[in-house]
This record gives sequence, C-alpha cells and structure tokens, in this order.
Amino acid sequence: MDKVYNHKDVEERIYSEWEKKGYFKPEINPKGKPYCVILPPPNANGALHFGHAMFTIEDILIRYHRMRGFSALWLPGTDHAGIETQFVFEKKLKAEGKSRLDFDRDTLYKMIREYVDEHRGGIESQLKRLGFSLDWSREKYTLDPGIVRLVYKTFKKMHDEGLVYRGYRLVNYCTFDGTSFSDLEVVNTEAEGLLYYIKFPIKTGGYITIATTRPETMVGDVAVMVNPKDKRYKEFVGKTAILPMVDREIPVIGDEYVDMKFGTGAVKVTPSHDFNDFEIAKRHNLNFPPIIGMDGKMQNAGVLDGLYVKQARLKTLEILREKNLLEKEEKHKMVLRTCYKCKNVLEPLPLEQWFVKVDGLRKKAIDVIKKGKIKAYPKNFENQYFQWLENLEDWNISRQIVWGIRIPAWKCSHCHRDKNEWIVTDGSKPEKCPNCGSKKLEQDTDTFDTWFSSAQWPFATLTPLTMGFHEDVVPQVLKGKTKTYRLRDYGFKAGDKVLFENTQSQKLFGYGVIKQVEETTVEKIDYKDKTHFKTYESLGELIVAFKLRNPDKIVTPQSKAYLYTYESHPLKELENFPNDYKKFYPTDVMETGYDILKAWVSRMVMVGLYITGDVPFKHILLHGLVNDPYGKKMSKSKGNVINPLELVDKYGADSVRFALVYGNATGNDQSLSFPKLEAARKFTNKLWNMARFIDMKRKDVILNEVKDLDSSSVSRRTQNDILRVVQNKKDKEMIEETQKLAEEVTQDLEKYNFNFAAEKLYEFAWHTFADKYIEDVKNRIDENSFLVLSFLFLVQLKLLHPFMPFVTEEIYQRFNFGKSIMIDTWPAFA
RNA sequence: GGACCCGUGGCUCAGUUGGUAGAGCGUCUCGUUUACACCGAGAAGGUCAAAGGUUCGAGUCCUUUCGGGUCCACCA
Repeated sequence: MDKVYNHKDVEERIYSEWEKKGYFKPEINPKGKPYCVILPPPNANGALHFGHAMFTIEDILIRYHRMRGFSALWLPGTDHAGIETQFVFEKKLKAEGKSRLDFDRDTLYKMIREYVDEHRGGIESQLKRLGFSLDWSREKYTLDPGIVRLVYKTFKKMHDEGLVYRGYRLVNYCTFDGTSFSDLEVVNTEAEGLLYYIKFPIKTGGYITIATTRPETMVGDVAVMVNPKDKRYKEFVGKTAILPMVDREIPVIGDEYVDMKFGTGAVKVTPSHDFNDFEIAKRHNLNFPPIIGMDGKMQNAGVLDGLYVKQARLKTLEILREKNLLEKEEKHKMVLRTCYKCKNVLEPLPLEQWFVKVDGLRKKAIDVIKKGKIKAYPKNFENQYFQWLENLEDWNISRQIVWGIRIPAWKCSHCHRDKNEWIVTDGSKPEKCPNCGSKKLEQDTDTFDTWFSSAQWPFATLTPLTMGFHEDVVPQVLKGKTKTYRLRDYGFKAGDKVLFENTQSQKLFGYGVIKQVEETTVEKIDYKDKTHFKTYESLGELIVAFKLRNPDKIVTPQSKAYLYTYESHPLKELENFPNDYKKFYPTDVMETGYDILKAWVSRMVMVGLYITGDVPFKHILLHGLVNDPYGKKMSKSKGNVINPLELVDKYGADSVRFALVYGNATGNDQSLSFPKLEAARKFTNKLWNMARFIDMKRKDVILNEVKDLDSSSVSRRTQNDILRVVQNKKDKEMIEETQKLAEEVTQDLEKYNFNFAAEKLYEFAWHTFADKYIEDVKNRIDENSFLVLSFLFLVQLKLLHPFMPFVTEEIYQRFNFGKSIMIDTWPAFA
C-alpha cells in the first residue's frame, strides 16, 4: 500500500466496477423490503452545482438501506427544464445574430432538442463522479415518450373531471421572453418609483385627484374608484368622470378595497392590466379593454399606439402637463413584478390560458401532512408548505414556449373557433371535430409548465411502459407472436420491459421484453382491408390499412413506422413482471433543497394524490443551500460560482461528500469551507494509514491466515464469540465502544441526523480508535488482539461507507479478497 | 404586511427530550521520523447578540429588542 491515499487511482475504477456488477440495482437484494428515493431531476442541459452535490444525503440513505438488506432503488432522471433551456438556447441564437422568431415552431423545437441531446449525458457523468449509487438502467427523462404519455393522461383526466379549465385571466407576461409565468416564477423587486397625482374632472363640476404609479394605462381605465365610507368623495359616487386622455366618460364607483389613507384615497381602475382592478371590474360588471399588446407596445390607445410602455408613460405625462391635469408627483417605494429570467418588468396581460383548479387538490395536500401521512424534516418547513398552499390561486400551466410537452388540446377551426371549445385527448390527434365532423383541427401551440410534468415525477418514473394493442391482436400476442409494427414511436429501447395493454378496454393482457426496435417506413396503404390489423401485423412488407375514413391525413406511404421485436408472456405470469410502481410507490423519502418545497414538492403531493390516490412519498427531507466561502449565495451574475467537480478533482469525492455533511445541521444553509474539505481529505488519508498499519501487522502476526475475517455483524453472538477469546480488558472495552458507535450511528441515520453520525464516526475512528486503541495495541499485539483490531476497523469502514464510499471500498476489498463493502451487511447490534 | 432561519472561542460551524460549553481550521508548547508531518501529546481562548421571564437548573423553553439572511404577499 502506498503511504498516501490517492483518490485519483481509486474512484473511477471502483465506480465502474460497481456499475458493471449491477450493485446499484435494487435486484441486488431481491428479497429485501423495498426502499426508494427518486432523484430530483437535474436540468438535462445543465452542469453540476452544489445543489446536486447535496444529494450526497440521498446516497447515504440508499447505501445505508442497501447494506441493511433493503431492496433499495435510487432512480435518476433529468428534466427538460422548459423555460430555462429555451432561454439558454435563445441566448445562443442571439450570439449568432438570430432569434427564435426566425424559425417556425417545429424547426425551433427540433433545434433545441438537438442542442439538448448533444449536452445530455454530461450531468449523468458528473453525478457519477460524486459516487452516487443511482440505478442508471432505470434512468428517465421528462420528454421520454412514456412519461409524456402519462402527462397527457393526467391532463386529460383533469380536463374530463373539470379540474382543468381554459380561463381568460390576467397572467404575468414577459414581453421580452414572450411567455407567461406562474406566480411562483415572478420575482418581486423593490424599486424607487414615482406616484403621480392626476386630476379627473367630474362632468357635473369639480374633480377628483387620483394617485397612480402607472399613468400610461389610463387610456384603458373604466372607472374612478373611492372608498364608499370616504367623506371626501361621498358625493361623487355614482357620478360621471371624464377620462382626461381620451375624454371618455367613466363612472365613479365605490369599493371598500380602496385604502383611504393611501395617496388621495381615489384610484383609477384598469381591468386589463392590473390584478386588483381585474377583480374589481368583475365585481362591478365593467369592461376589460386591453391596451397593451403581447409585444409590449400600446394598442387601441389613440396617440399612444405603437409606443412601448415606458415611452407611453412619458407621452401621457406630457399630455397631462399640457392640460394642466398633473397635480404633482412624489417619490414612492414600490414592488415591481419582474421576470426571473430577464429581469424586465412583467406586464399583467389578459390572455387565455389553461388553469388547474387547486382548491380540492390543496385541501388533500394539506391534510396528508396534518395527519402525518407525510412527515417533513426539519419540521418547521411544514409552516411554509401550509402557508403557501392555503393562499394558492389556480395554477397557470400553459407557457408560450416551444420547448416542452405540447398541450394535447385541439380546436376546430370550422365550427368552434369562437366558442372556446377544446378537444382534449391523451396525446393523439383527434380524427375529427365531434360536433361538425370537420377535420380542420388546430393544436394549441402552448406547452405545459415544466412543473406540471415534474409534479408527476414520483409515479411517472416508476410506472411501467405500456404498448397498446387493439383487441383483435391480443390472441396473436398470446400465441407467441414476437414482432409488431407500430406507427407511433413508443420510445422503447432494447431491454425495456413493457406491459401490453388493450387500447379499447385499457386492460393489461401480457408483458414482454423489447429485443429490438427498428425504424422503417410505410410501404403501402390498403384501404380495402377492413380487418386492417392483420395487415398491420404482417411482416416482410409493411402494409398499413385503416378503418379511418381519411387516413392520408395521418399516414402516407412515406410515414415512419417502427418494428418492435419482443418476447411476450401471458398475463398469468404477470407477477414476474418487475413493476416498480407496485413495489416502490409511495417512495420513502423525497430529499431536495428547501428552495423548491413550494414549486415542486407541494405540487407532487397534490398531483400524486390526485392520480394515484396515495401520497407520492412518506417523508420530505430538506437540505439547505451551499453558499460561497463568504456566506454569499452563489450566482452566475456575481461570478462566485464554484464547480463541485473541481473540488472532487482536488480533494476526492469522499472528502467533498463528507465535508458537506459534517458540521451541517439538516436543512441549514452552509458556506463552502476549504478548511473543512482539507480536514475531510486528511481523514481519508488517516483511514488509509490505519489500514496500512493493520495490513502490516497482519503479515507480522497472522502470517496471512486471515481468510475468515468475517465482519458481517457485530451481533451479540459474534461479539460473544470474540469476547470469549479476548482476555485483554482494553480489547473488550473497544468492542463495547464500537458496538455503541454502530448503534448510535444507525439511530442518527434513521433520524436523518447525518451530521451527528459523521461527527461521531470521525471522532471515534481518529481520536478513540487510532490515537488510543491502536497506540495501545501496537506493542502488545497477538493473534487475539489483532482479530479485534481488524474486525473493529472493518466495522467502522462499513459505518463510514455511506458517507465515504470510495476509500472504504478500496480498503475493504484489500482485507476481504475483493469482496465489496457496498453489498455487504450493515453492522448489527442488539 | 405575513412567515421562517441565523447571531456560540480569531474564522467556519455542531450542540439531538433543558443537567457543570464542543469540533475543524488558526495560535502556542513539546514530541515522534518504520501506520500516518495529510502525524502524536498538551495548552491558551467563549459573561453562548441584549434584556426580562419559566425552572432546583436555560446556549437549549417563553416574551421583547437589536443585528444578518431567506421566502411569501395585488396596497394603487
């Protein structure tokens, strides 16, 4: 053994060995109780950051449970990250002097897909560098056809059950990025603005002065509003005011909403461009004239038409000054709603969008936590969860971007154009309008909010793939037919295990393993064959026949088709089918940064409960953020971002992992600490040298006869076996202390007190075991004390393995003739 | 406006149901060079932000104040 532990010689080799041997698969413990953690999917296009490095906690849990004999699954996946990714791509386009507007929808989508595909895989290899024992064979992607189909299904179910509706509402719209955002994506920034006092003449004489921060929207005003209790304005309520800019007559109305103490106690009402005014206008039955377009320019606004909002404001003020209607302006602190991507001010614009009714969903989501069906750690985060859900407004799930899952809703351009009636399907284009039979159907151009698909992640990733067959085909499959043409790309790859579903009855009738998938083209379309599925199945030449009246709308002789080769099994053997959903759902822990508790965790609970009827996970475990060494949040704009991989290179994955866990209470933020990393690295070296010492003594004392060095348990029995032969008092004490350590570490892990466990292990290994015991045993070593020494050391390695997988594995194998520590058993006690 | 987190030795932070203050780094003294100088033995250093309360006893529970940070919220 070298004098110094060098992680670079070890980590990559060990990781690929683990992977090759299939140690990351739950099947390694086929009879164990299921234990499952789903990895929060990183952006497929992104790079590793400290949020990901904190997933060390998940690896600790998984490795611990795997060693305890659980059938442990840690399932990886990546997210297409709609807006994020499209934004990055548009920046790239901009650098090339192009814009998204230069391309049609399909081309743009294809370009982004190719761009992402190029970069995919990067994040996976980076996660591997950290030693994460993820089952890569089960890796998922939010745009996998199987996942997408489930998302469609969810949307359709919500639509059919009235949970999804199309609403004409004000949305937070970024006129620069060209999309709307949910409330959660809005960044409120404080700004020093001006409050303008503007006189509105009253038709019958006198005037009311209103205070506003947005004079330019005046042309869209429909009323002047005061508090009905306000004595100053009581006489005006019900009278008519003249809108200064355009000399339109508008009513003066009374509404308790108005704060008498603010400004002048009188406000203007602009329903189409202010969230409050929108609600007020509904209450008072007023109109909603929109005067700002999607491009951020004024429209239907007379002289202001074509101006950007900022220009329009100046123009308006100019006109008001001319008319002597601008009384004064004063400084005013206000909160601007800005775009979290481009930082520009968001415009409230009236748009038709898809919304999810959250009322019923959130009640259940609150309930499961209140009743303890889901527990949060640390518990104080439950308050945040409740507070957010209790105040939740309906969820806007449409985004006006192309990168994402396109909403499976169609509109008939023949009969329904103005009626706002949508045909929602499970993904396939409807044949015809159910009302008029027209085939002129247009799909909604919007895509789903990324969180809408990721809200389904826990069950979507576990749900088996299904391949649909028509009823007629079922008997053939059961008779052992092994090939089928499909017109739809199911996204299967060789090795995928697939359930066969009867598309009419929706019932499963068999399962199979995909052997091969070949892309081909339709050769011939046969309209005559009414029992078309026989033809459909025929091999050799691909002939497709249809019952549809006008199949050429969908399939042409050049259309793509897919030949699936599989091996099939009948339904009665279905128990053998590895159904992850059945086995692992609900998952055990959802571990993630507390910053996405609301955006993601609460939505997973809502949607998970809705679709599966069960909670998506039993525990929510939240970790804090990793700040820079000076305690400041890492951000690209500040330029203080540190790439965890650099640290892995320098200190080794074990050290990075250990440093992130050691001395950090669960859920608390921490600052990156180089001294801590250094200390962790020294610790790996200490372990290495302890091993070196024992290795040398082995040669001295035991003469290489240590084959039965079984450390698989510190159970009472084993302990007694050793105690029987052990005479030395110090040896006996050490056995008891190690026993106690194993017990405490186990309990700390059960309680998610990772820092306690790490601290105890560090303290014990270094300052008790090495400094005291080894020093003591050094000069009196004999066969018995050597047995105790090496045995107890290996117990500590096991306890440390979830935290520092590489160094523990490397040492362990040297003592156990290549036997892996990660699939060995956890030290038992009691 | 509401909620949450943090304020413990020079620095970064632990402190698990309240029971005489801990670690790493740094500093100082001494030692060892066949497990490890990425080492060992030892030392100095804290009125636990402040005040009040509960208690036999509070860093730990309660109240208030001050300082740092985060999240949420439609006051024009």
